[in-house]
Amino acid sequence: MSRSGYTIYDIAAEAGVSIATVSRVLKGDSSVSEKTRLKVQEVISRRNYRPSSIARGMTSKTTHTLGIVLPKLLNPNYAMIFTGASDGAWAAGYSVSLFPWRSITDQEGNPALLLAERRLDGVIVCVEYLPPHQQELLGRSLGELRQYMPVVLIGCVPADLDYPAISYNMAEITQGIVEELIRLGHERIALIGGMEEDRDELRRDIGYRQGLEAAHLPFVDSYRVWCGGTAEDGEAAMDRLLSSLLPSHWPTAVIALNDMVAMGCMAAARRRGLQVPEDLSVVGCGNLFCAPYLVPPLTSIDTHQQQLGRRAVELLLSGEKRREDARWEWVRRDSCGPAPLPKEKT
Amino acid sequence: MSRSGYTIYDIAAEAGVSIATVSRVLKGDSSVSEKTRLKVQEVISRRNYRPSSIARGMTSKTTHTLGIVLPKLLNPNYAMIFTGASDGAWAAGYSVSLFPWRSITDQEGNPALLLAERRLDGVIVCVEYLPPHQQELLGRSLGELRQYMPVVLIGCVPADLDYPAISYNMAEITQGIVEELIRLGHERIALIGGMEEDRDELRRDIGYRQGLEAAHLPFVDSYRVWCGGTAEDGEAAMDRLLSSLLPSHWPTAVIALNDMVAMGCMAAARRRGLQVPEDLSVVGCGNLFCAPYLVPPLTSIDTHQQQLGRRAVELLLSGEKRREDARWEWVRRDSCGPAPLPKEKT
DNA sequence: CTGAAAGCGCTTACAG
DNA sequence: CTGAAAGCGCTTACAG
Repeated sequence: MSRSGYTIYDIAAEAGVSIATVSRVLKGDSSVSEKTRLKVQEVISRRNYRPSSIARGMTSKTTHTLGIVLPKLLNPNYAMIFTGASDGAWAAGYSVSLFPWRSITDQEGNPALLLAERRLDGVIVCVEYLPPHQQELLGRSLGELRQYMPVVLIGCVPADLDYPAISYNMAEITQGIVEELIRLGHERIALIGGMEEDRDELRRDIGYRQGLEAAHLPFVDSYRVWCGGTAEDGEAAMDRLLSSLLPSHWPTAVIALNDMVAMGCMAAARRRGLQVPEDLSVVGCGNLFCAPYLVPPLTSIDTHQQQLGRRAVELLLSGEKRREDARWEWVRRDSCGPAPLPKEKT
Repeated sequence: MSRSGYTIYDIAAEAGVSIATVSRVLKGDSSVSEKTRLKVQEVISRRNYRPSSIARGMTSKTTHTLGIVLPKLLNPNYAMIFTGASDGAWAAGYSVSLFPWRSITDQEGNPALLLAERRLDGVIVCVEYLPPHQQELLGRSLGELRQYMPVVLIGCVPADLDYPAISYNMAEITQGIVEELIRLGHERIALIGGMEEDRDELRRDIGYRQGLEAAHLPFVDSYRVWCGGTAEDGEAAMDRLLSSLLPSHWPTAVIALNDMVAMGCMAAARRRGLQVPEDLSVVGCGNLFCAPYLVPPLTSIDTHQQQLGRRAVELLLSGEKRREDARWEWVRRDSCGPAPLPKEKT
């Protein structure tokens, strides 16, 4: 039982046939006589012989492996994308390899190197936060990659990248959230999360401003707090916001970058004695598994990450060239309610 | 720019050298003359040529790809394992492919088929819940797999599987939790989660009973509630438990299968008017990212999943044969406190 | 320093 | 129905 396992030569020799015949048995070719087939089958199963898909791939130019490039799997949203992709891929006979984000934007050595060398049958690249200096690099990497395998983009995909894609636009989603909050009577709405230098597709503040403008509400600079994507980030950002304002000016609603940031916001608000949703409504994004179990249960935007991953695989395998919009929808829970009635200050 | 990309022949022809020379330039062989090297390099970078690692693998018998078999990625604990494995693998020049659990236990066709055919450089198999009828099948699959690649087991690994492994024993961990709760004065301790038919390594109730016995506390059958691993499961199980008992007999502490089940337990308790931790202490397992943000923050057992994944890759690549115990530690937060003083019933 | 040739483990025309 | 041979895209002795 050597580590290398058996080859088609071993099986052919033991069965007393040529390797061509073994190969035919393997692929279920009906031209093989029953007698030969049985003999070969017997050797194959006795030896637990498994043909090398690598060698097969040499002729078929196929690896039955897809790649997925994700910013980071630890964020449950990405784990959901991966799960969807993996399920879809598996159903079609493929497995999927994870590549870290830096595999496609690393300056050292040649970018996209490893991915291209792998000769995958396709790769899904999830484009989210992208420092400005990486934008051109990403374009180049994708171009090189495309020489060797089909590429599908998902996430907040820049409009100028001409690839099949499933994209969502955070500005648009955020505008929808703002409009709904205004409908609930909120006027002091804060936006927490994101980075100033983000690309437009990611800039929730664009939709935020548009939503306010449409309702003739002022844009108040201090209600816009930039921060990273973790619960700690959200907690610190909310803290900063509340510290910088008189309680009478505190927002009555907060739109968080994602559910983790929302968790942090709720914690910071609670520490200040604010009741959610009586004093403060909170809306997250991503609809994580824990959202219903927060106190109060968190209203969130479901971005259907699992289905996104699944659909990306479909696009990849079908070769369709189109660009689609990702679905999203409100999931209403108790963290979001009508604006509080104006009360006197203490 | 055909999808197939260039081959070493294209580059050799364009540079006016033999493929052997191109190959030497590629691997940085110093025997190539400076002039030739530059000429070849120029063609390579102008064409963005990337040698096929597949073809390379034919001679080197290496794929630079590891596999990981996970019960399900959606559970954040497994995503952490994958992340750790991926980080470790990437640092060593490998990428890792995800294989669903059924790829190794599916009855249809030959089990382990796909994995063995992939000729990976190694595979990590995470063994957790395992229906009794799959146990023998798993042993066989692993045996076949081992013919073709090194295997490392992680999770709650059955003692009779003779593979390099990193294992944790839930019975032992649970016993530790019980002892600590008893130290806090608890006497009515419930255990929620798991399946009656689980293997001993997973049977938290074994450690649970031992912990009680050591303290001469009775084992009360109704305090032991079997259920699945989601928050919904936990909520329903807790509900069942509370409904079945007089309030005066309600447990003062709950040990949950994992953090998700713990979330469910807290929700069910809250609905009954129980205060955590004043009336009920709750201990989870896994220390998920949301544990600190639950209300109250959840005490949990950190099983260091990321490090587990990383270490598994080390074992795989180093070829070490040993079996290690996984680390775990308490993360104390507010959900767990001293037992309430006995009070009168309403 | 460089090239011709064999080999990695398969598949697939092409003969017979 | 079956086998000998070429080929997939590389690497690596072996010559020169």
